[in-house]
Formats: sequence, C-alpha cells, structure tokens
Amino acid sequence: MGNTTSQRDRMVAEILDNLRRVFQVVHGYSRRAERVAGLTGPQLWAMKVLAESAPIRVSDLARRMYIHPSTVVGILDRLEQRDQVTRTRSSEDHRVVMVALTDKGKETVTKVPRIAQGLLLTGLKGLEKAQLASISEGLDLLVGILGADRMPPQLLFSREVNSPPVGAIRAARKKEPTPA
Amino acid sequence: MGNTTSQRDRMVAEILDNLRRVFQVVHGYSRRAERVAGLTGPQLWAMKVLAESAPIRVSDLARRMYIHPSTVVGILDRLEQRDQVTRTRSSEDHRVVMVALTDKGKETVTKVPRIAQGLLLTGLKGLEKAQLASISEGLDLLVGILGADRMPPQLLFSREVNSPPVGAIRAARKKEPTPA
DNA sequence: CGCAAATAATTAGTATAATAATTATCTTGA
DNA sequence: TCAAGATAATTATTATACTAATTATTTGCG
Repeated sequence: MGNTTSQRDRMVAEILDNLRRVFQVVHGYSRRAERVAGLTGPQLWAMKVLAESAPIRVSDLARRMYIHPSTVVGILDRLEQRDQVTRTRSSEDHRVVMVALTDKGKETVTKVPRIAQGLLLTGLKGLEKAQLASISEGLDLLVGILGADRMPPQLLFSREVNSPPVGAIRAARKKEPTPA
Repeated sequence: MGNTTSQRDRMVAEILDNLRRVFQVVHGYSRRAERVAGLTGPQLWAMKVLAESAPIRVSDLARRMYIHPSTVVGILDRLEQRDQVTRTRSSEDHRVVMVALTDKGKETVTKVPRIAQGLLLTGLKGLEKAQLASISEGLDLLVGILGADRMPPQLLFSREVNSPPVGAIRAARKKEPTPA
C-alpha cells in the first residue's frame, strides 16, 4: 500500500502508535492507582459525578460519564453493594431511579480525590508551562477530529448528541453543582 | 483543595479532561469500526502482530500488544475458534505454545488493514502538517511522562521493563520481522 | 377510556482485561 | 539424582462495556 510514505504518513502513523501506547499505559495505570482507594476507576468516576450532581437519574449519570446506561447499572450494583450509593425509585415517575451517595460514599469522595488522578497529575505538574500548552494543543486537535467523526456511525444515546464538538461536553462536566 | 487554581492547574485539568474524552471516543470508535470486519479491535490487532511476526509465542504476543498474557489467551481462543489462528505446542520446550495465522487468517489480514485504523487515520490525514506536528509533539511529551512514571507501581510483565522510556518500545513495535 | 408508542431501568449474552491461582515443564543446586 | 525454584500457558474470578431484549411505567391518539 502507501508507497511514497510521505513525511505526513509517517507522522500519522507515529501519532496512532503513541496514542495506542498512551491508552494502554493510562489504562492499566488508573486501574492500579485507583484500586488503592478500594474502588475501581469507573466506580470512582461515578462517585465523583454523584458528588457534584446530588440525586441524579441513572440515565443522566450514564450520559455524564459517556458510557452506556446498562454499564452504569453494573457499576451502581457494585457501589450499592458496598454501601457507597443508594437507589431510590422516584415517586413521581415510577420508571426513574434516583441515585445518591450514602454518608459513607460522601466520605469516600472527600478522601480520594488526590489518589484518583493523582499520578498522571503529578507527572503533568512537573512539566513546564510550554510543554503543557503543547500537550493541550495537541489534544484539542485530536478531540476536534474525534468529535467531528464520532456522530455518524451510531449516536451514543441519542440525546443532544448532535454537534457539541468540544465545548458543550466540557462545559457539562466542569463544576456546576446543578443550580437546581 | 487547590485554592489558587493557577493557570497551570487549569491546563493540567483540561489535559486530563481531554485525555479522558479521547479515550472514551476512540474506544467506542474502534469497537464499532472494527466490528465491520467481523473481528473486534483487539482480535484484529493480534492478527496484525501475528502477520508481522510469523510464529510467535503467546507471551511474546502479549508483550507486543502490551496486554496481559491471560487476556491474550482469551483472544486466541476466539480467533482459533474462528479458524483465524493455530496454536502449536513447541517440541523443544513443551511449555511454550506457538501461534500462527491460518490461510484464512492471512487472507483476513490482507483484507482489513484499512478498516482497522482507517477512521482515525482518515481524520488525521485531513489535518495540516503543522497540526499533525502539534499533536505529535504533545503525545510525545505525554508518552514521556507516562513512560517515566509507569514503572514504579508494578512492572507490567517483569521483563526488560526497566527503563525503555519510549524509544525501545517503539523500536520493538516497528517493522522488524523478528530477525530470529 | 384504552391500547399503542415512547421511555427508564434492568437483564442476557459476548468480549476485553487484569490479578491470582493452577498445571505442566524445565532448570538448578545440594 | 532429585527436589526446589523458575517459567509458560492456562483457568478462575471480577470488572468494565456494548448491543439486544425485557419489564414497568407513562403518554398520547383515536
């Protein structure tokens, strides 16, 4: 195939290589790291979202985590089993289930923030500002092309998933403790 | 926590956010995309490594894929079941099992190369050289700090995993059809 | 009103991935 | 030599994640 192997082709190949490597490392990374907290990465992530968004519907939690609702169910099963969260069926709409943190869960959240992302965080913080800017810029571009490409194949959950290329998603995830 | 929220802190946070987002997207991405080929992403990846490295030991395959040997066993189970690979126990050392592609497997590999990484590839190829350079640079830095950081917690497979921060790994993955 | 369509959560089934334990084999040292 | 340790692959168990199918419930149309 690609005979000429232009410089660009090589750059693209290298990017894919690096990307794959980063995935691999970060993945096993956060697993080990976060297991220190007694909870796995996704479990902890769910807890963090819960901490921000008080009682929240299962489907909304899934949307915030960018994962499928059925996956969330499993995560909640395990968290509930460990007394970290509670599930309450809404009295208004009996189809919905509201999820909240237990007292124990709240305590967990306050205890772990550092451990969760701490390791990568430490690494990044050790870099110079210029380097941070470089990484940031590269990732932005990456997110851009991914964001543009991801919709067509199969929308994820089919709600407001139409063209928030970057900003909307980030906005939704930042602080904002649901003004209620 | 972080009261002052310096600009650097914000940059770091944003990088982590973006990173997570990229993971999420690429993940579901390659799943959908590669399923078009009838095989899942990791299965296809294993096939590609096999195509390059002829008969190879299970543990070496795992090392090349940066995943755990036990995970490879499962992937091989499914590939073998589909007549894509063969497993042969070595006669020299009865502990080792050599894996190779079947004829059908070889054909599969020639048929799919584009689909596998094609989508991300297309996106990247549409970018300008300067943007590619930017992404590349950012990822290099990221890989750098990850490579430096990943060893201490728990070495992955405990072989020559001592200080090949970046280059060694890439070198091992590039072409090089195992010079015997 | 009453049943069909839509919606929310869950379950079922498959695949990936990691750790820990097991089995078989090989290598060494007493 | 032969038992102790190391090594290779595998199995078991747990967790994540997806798609499809199921169950409840709510809405809306005729």
